[in-house]
Amino acid sequence: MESVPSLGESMVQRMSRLLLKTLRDDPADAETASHKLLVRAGYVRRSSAGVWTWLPLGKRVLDNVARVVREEMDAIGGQEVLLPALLPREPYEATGRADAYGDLLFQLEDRRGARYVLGPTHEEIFTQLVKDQCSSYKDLPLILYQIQTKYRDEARPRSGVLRGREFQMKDAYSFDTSDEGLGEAYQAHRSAYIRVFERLGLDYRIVSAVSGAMGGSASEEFLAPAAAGEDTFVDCPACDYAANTEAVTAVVEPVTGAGHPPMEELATPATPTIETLAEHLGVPASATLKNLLVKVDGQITAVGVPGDREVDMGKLAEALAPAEVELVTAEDFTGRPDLVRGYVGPQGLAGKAFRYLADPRVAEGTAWITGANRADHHVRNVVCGRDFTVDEYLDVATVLPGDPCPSCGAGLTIGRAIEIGHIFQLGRKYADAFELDVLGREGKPVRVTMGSYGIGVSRAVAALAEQTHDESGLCWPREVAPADVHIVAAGKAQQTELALELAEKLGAGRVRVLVDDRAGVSAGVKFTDAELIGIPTILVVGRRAAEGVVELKDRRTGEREEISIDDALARLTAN
RNA sequence: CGGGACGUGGCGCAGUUUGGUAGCGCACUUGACUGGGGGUCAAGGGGUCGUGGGUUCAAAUCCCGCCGUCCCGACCA
Repeated sequence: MESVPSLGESMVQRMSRLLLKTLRDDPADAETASHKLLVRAGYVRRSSAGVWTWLPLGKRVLDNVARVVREEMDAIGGQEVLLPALLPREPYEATGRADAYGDLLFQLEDRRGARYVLGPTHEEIFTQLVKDQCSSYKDLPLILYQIQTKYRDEARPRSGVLRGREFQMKDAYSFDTSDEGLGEAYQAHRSAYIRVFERLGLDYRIVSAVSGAMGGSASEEFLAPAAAGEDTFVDCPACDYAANTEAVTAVVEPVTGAGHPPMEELATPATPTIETLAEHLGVPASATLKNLLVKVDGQITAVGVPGDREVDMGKLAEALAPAEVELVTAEDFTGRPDLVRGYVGPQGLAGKAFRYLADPRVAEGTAWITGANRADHHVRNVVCGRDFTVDEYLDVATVLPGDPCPSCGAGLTIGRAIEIGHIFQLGRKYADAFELDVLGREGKPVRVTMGSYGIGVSRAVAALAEQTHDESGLCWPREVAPADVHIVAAGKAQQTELALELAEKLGAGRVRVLVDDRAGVSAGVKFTDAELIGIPTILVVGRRAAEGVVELKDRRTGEREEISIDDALARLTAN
């Protein structure tokens, strides 16, 4: 494994000459910690919406993340290439992704009117590259990757570099002649990603994902838990189960108790919502049955879920695709006296007035309180299988904290996370689109099967900032930090001279040093800046320097100790 | 794309209601002091007030259009 300095030619960077201006105030438009801190500490600067300039310190962190990714990709036999970001639109038309991406695709024309896109991800172009370069099964298997600037015209970029319209991504593609080969490539990437995120010092979870617009079968996401994240996922505190909330399967407890009493109508004035109903009757919301009316390809359909849950419209649309799902509007009730808004129940109507879809928890033999199909009335002891039947069960209800883990049964927790990696077994979707074949052992063409594997490099920087910062500032893991040691010259010219001397000695020992040699800057300012910048070790050359004593401080723990200069040098060079 | 807010020096903001010399803090320059937790004093430099038009003797301020940016949602990997 190469140990590449991230400070260019010299291991020592003097702050007096560094392009860096720390800010005292948070930028007014920043919400998330990584956004505020990366701007305040002088790592990045906004150019336009969702587009960022990486300043020297930020560029080092970005390069360090890229270096780790590169090393681990090389370790599984990946070959690095660099494709253009400016691409002809035509291949994206061939696979239908020009339409699938829609406005997300940055599009432009050259002077002749030829249409181009700025690449959002490169499946098409890599497929064409391999078609052009490979003709025999002997050329495969193959893993190609690049670390490159990607473009997506996000409707709403946000949170600084966490979700930009221009960002750094590592995208890799595997090419195999067999499903087994694809499986091996997928596993190789999976383990490489684990090594990458371990080395970066990120807290992460691997969750199974829905394949979405990319197509293909097996797919897993790497999520970094963080409050600023845009993904919601469930996590099991007792076992290693974790999943995107959209992919969680409901665990249905066995139905207990039979012989429910007959249905009984209750007067429940002004209770059109579950909340008002539960309050009125003094029962938990989970005892009620919520019936959400939707239109599926224009047909009125009801979806039944326990009253304490919502219907996840994303899951529902996914489950019913390609049918169009939309919420009903007031007009849909006109001419339908059988549908009483706020008081809908499946009894007497399920399978007749509307198709009835339900959550698996609405199992045969369960009894519910639900709408009486009559204003201001509900019915209790409405038993599934006796008083109504379900046309189709769909797992489309939202997950709740405490729901049983599908793997071990413990109560799940729900959290937010940042998606930092995604691995797909694409299969032959793109190979089919471009007729990517190689000659097989028998002399006949074999269709190639592909995988696609991404890591958000710039996003990982933001995720690390989110996970590791504290109230004083950033706090980088050593592997990605812009330097190993931040030397603070706290005093007059004498201390500065000594600080620079120590910096050179450390640099000679392959230690990356940032030395605060700024004249006329008070010690307090330097300490505060050092903590904001977040280099893991802070070495203070101060008042006892003349007697050969300096102070060593751990940025993360805050532990500090006075130590002789020789010991300090020895210790820092040893790491 | 729907809803909301905001554009005044590098950053954070006041000034707009009630039109009349563009201001404050940070940062920056020079000098003196200070020198271990965002220091003190003094003297400075820097702004087409997003943009185009209109009203007016006079517009940062009032009116109209456009552009940009952020937040919530929808969308997305």
